[in-house]
Amino acid sequence: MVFFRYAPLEIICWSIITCRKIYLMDLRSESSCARCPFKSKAAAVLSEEELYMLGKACVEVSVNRGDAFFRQGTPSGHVVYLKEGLARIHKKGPRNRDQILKIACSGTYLGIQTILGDVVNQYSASALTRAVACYIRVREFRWLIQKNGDFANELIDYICREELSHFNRLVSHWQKQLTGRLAETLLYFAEEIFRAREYPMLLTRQELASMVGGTRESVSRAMKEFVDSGIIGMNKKEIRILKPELIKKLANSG
DNA sequence: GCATTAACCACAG
DNA sequence: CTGTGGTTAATGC
Repeated sequence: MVFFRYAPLEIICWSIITCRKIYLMDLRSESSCARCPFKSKAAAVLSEEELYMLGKACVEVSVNRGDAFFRQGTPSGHVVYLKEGLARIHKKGPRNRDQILKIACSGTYLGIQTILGDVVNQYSASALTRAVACYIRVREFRWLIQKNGDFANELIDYICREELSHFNRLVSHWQKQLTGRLAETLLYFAEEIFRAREYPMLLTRQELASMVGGTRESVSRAMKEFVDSGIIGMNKKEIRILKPELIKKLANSG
């Protein structure tokens, strides 16, 4: 929007309204990825023609909080692009207990791991907020990867960063105790997801526990300790980081 | 031994 | 769904 910096207010308003109109039109007609304002970093390097093709291979849906994008154990024929909203990635373990593996932000792909390997989803993804998602057929998605090196490069970039952060999570899960893992997770929400000191806790205690790898009781107690020592503030579902330095120390030392 | 950590259970808002 | 209290098993000093 740099070129609007010196434009008169009318033009700015007009532009915003027009953009929104185009956007709404796109929602009704077939998905037009070319004009999508929420394009992924990878899709940004596609040509007009390729974007057209992507649009043809893609269906946009909006879902409510709690709805599943796809479920573990069911066949996967799509890659899901999370256009708006937040999602949780979770997987059932041997004891049939659901573990949250990570929170996915808007602008990321869900389920790219299954495009080359298994045709059955190895994990589930569901919406944490109201969300908009594009379901892209795997066949076309793969074709784009084969055809456009820049696109493939962006995706690999993304996958690598993800894997590194998984490594980090894994190690801290092994080496830190509950308090440290919880501190880390609360910080993760503040820094990575919401980029704010205050944010709504979208997970139930049960879910939060399944994310840090503990029981809801232990998480409850630890949260209470944080509040009592003034590290965080909590009213209802709102979390506020009061002492960032202290909680970072806890998160790092475990 | 004793302290700490965290799971499990039960019960009540 | 959440918080609390009691109990218990494992681990560390």
